[in-house]
Amino acid sequence: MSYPAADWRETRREAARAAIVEAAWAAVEDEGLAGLSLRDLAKRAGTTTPTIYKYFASKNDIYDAMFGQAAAEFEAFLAAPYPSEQPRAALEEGVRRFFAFCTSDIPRYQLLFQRTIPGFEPSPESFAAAVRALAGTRQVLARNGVTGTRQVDLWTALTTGLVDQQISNDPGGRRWTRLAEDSVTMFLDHARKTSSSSSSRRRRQRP
Amino acid sequence: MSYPAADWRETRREAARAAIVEAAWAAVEDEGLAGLSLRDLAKRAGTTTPTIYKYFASKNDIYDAMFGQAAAEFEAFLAAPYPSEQPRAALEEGVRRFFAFCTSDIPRYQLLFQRTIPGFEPSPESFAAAVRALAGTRQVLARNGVTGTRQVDLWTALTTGLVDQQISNDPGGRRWTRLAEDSVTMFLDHARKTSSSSSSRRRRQRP
DNA sequence: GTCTATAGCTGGATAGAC
DNA sequence: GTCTATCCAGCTATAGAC
Repeated sequence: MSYPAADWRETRREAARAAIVEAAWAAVEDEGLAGLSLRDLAKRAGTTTPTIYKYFASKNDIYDAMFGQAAAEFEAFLAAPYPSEQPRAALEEGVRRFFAFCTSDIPRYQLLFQRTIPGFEPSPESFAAAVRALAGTRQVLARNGVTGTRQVDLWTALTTGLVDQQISNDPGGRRWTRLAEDSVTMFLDHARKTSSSSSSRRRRQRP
Repeated sequence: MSYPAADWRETRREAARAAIVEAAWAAVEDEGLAGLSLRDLAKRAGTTTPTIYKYFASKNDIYDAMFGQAAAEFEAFLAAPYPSEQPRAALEEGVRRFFAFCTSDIPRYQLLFQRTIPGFEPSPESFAAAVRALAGTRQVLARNGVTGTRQVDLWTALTTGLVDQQISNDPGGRRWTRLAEDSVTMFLDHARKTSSSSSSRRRRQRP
C-alpha cells in the first residue's frame, strides 16, 4: 500500500508500454510484420509518435518488446500441463500445440522463428523465454528416449519444416498439419533404431 | 546474318536487361534481398534509375526476372545427370544438391522459397521452371516407391525444414546438413512401411 | 508527458532536355 | 535511350511549445 511513488509511476509506465505493444500487434496483423510504421502505430494507440519515443528508444525496441511477449506466450503455451502421462502422447500433444501456436498468429510466428526483419536482433532477456520453451520440448523428447543433439536437431527441423510448409503453401488449410501424427511415428521409429548405437555415431561425427 | 533489324535490337535489349539483373544479384548479396533499392542498383549497373525503367516496368518486375533466372538455375541444378542408378543414392544426391543450392546463395533461396517480399508474386512464366524442378524430385521419389501426396509433402517438409534450420541457426556450418543421410533413412523406412496401406490411409483422410 | 510541427532522409517513379 | 533534375510519398526521429 505504501510503496514509494517511483513504484506506481513505474507501473503506470509499464501499462502505457503494454498498450502500445497491444496496438503494435493489431498493426502487424493488418499490415504485415515488416509493415509496422510508427505513424500508424501512434494513430492506433490514440497518441503520437513523439509520445511513443518516450516509452521506446526505437522501432526495434518495440519489436523487442513484442518478441519478449511472444516468447513468454510460447513458453506458457507449451508448458501447460499435459493430459496424458504417456510419453508418445505428450510428444504428439506438443506438436499439436506447436502447430496451433504458430498457425494461429503468423506475424507472431515470423517474429519469433524467422529472421525477416532487417536490423532486428532480440535482446538476451527477450530471448531467454524462447530458450526455456525449447528446454521443455527437450524434456518431452527425453521422456521418449530421445536425448542426442543430432536427434533433437532432426526433430526441430521436422516440426518447423511442417509448420513452414503449412503456412507458406496452404495457409488456413490442413495439408501439412494432418501429417503431424505420421511424423511422430516416423521420427520415433527412427530414434529407437539409432539411439542404441548413439555412442558409435558420436564417435563417427569427426572422422 | 540478315535478320530483321528488330531482332538484334531485341538481342541488345535482352543483354541490357541481363546486365541489370546481374547487378541486382550483386546488390542483394550485399544489402539483403529486401534491401534492394533502385538508386543503388542503377549505380552498380553504371546507369541511372530512369534508364532502368526503360527495361523494367517496376521494381517487382526486376524481382520477377531474378526469380525466373533462379528457378531456371534450380531446375538445371537438380536435373543434371545422376551418377548412380540406384534409387536411394539418387535421392541422397538430390538432397545434397538441394542443400548445396540453397546454402550457397541465401538471397536466392529466400527469393525462391520464402515469401519475404511484401507485394511480390512471381509471374506464371517465372514460376514454371520451379514447378518443373519439383516434378524432377517427384520422379526420384517415385523411383523409391514414394508416390502419395502425403508422402511427397512429408518429404518436402523434411528437406526444407533441414535447410531452413541450417541457414537460420548455423549459417556456414554443417549442423543440420550432416543430418541429411539420416533423414533419408528415416523417411524411406517410414515410406516403405506406409505405402503398402496407402489406400486405407487415403480412405481415412476424411472420416 | 503530451502535443504540433518538422527536420532529414530514402524510397519508387517521372518529366523533359538532349 | 540516356541523362539531369525532381516530384511526391513514406519513413524514423527530434525540437520545442504547452
